[in-house]
Amino acid sequence: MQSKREANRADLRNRLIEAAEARIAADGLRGLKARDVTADAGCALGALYNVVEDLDQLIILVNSRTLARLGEALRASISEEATPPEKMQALGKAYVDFVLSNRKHWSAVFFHRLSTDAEVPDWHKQEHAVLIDNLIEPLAQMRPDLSPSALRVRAGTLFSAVHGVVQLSLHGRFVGTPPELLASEVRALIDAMSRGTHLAVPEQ
Amino acid sequence: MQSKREANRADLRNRLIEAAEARIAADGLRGLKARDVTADAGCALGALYNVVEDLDQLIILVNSRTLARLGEALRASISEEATPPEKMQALGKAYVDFVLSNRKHWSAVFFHRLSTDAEVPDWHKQEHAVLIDNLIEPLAQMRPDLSPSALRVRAGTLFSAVHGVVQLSLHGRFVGTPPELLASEVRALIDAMSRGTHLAVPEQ
DNA sequence: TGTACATCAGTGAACGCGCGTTCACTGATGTAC
DNA sequence: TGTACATCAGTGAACGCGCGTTCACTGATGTAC
Repeated sequence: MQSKREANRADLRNRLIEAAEARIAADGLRGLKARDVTADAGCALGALYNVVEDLDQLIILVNSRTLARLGEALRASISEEATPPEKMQALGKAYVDFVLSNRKHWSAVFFHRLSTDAEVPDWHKQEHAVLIDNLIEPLAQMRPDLSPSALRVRAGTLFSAVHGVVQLSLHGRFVGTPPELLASEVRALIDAMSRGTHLAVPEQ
Repeated sequence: MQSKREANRADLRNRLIEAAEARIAADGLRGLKARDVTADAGCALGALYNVVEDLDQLIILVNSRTLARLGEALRASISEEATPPEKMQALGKAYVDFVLSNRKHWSAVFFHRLSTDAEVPDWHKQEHAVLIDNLIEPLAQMRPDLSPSALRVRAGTLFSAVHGVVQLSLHGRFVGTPPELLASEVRALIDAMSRGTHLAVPEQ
């Protein structure tokens, strides 16, 4: 059995991811240092590089988990019996709630830019799809006039708009929505956009 | 006359701001190095610190100019005779156009986070008001039901939403609106939001 | 107008520090027989 | 089951580098008389 080594590796890797997750939650991306993470995980500095490519890769692994948790929260927010507009609103509320209770992790997902010229791996890009997957079905019911590809586009735009409101509310200088009105403004935005205009979306 | 010294100082300061502006346009915030800027401006490394607090302050000065140019572009986009919805659309289009032709400067305005614990000075925060100032008048005409404070809030939300769509379109991984559809999606968004819901905005 | 002194801007080498990554070494886990 | 060798994980001191900021010095601009 090769498994003792493998198990140790996997275990250390997990401990590192968890330590990184905790550090990011506490101090943000900027506060993430190789020395801290390895100390927290109970291993030597160099061990990090046996188990993970890079600090950047470690961050991506944390972001991957964050997206998974967010996806879970979004999925859980929609009940089968709800009407499409209710589903949209539920998703919006779930998004805002998630961001508010995971601010630093959420920032890490959207603000992490690879320092070097390295590209974000494709599998990780794909994971961002959870952000819009759940939107498509209710949106389709409300906007039967839109083709599938137009729906994807519109769902992306809807998400982006909500995201922008949340982001500037938390990080904006001067222009953002005041935090105490965030929930209601997002509700109004979603309402407006999902009943939305019938302006045609060009097919691609 | 004290003015020869003063003039030299002012001149060097301007050269530095312009050099920093050019560097940011070319390489982004990250590409901004004290050595490059001073070389471009034709002075010694140390001279920077005679004329400006900090590299951070230099960035703020550049961002300040960017906001001024953006404000100008937004103001210029609305013609007196236009209807309120036309004005809103003109503003949206002007914003998108500005961002597309000033990507790096625009990123600098929104992504610059002071490295230390220093606060963004108040005068600079105020300058961000240009982002919503022009929205308020046409929005007021379209939504006479909203009080002045609700209008400000809604204008901020509208801006944030558009901003989010633009941002994820340019910087998003996987979820953003495809760039070729950006203009039309922003149009649809503004249309939906300005006709928008009559959901009450709570007074503060 | 001219001279002597004071002030302050310009200079760039050197400082300092943070921090990711490497590397020679050791010790544990696995394999062969 | 036991012994000898091979492999690979764990270690942490040292490397290396990027880069903002300082500082002792010089030279130009301003002031006093």
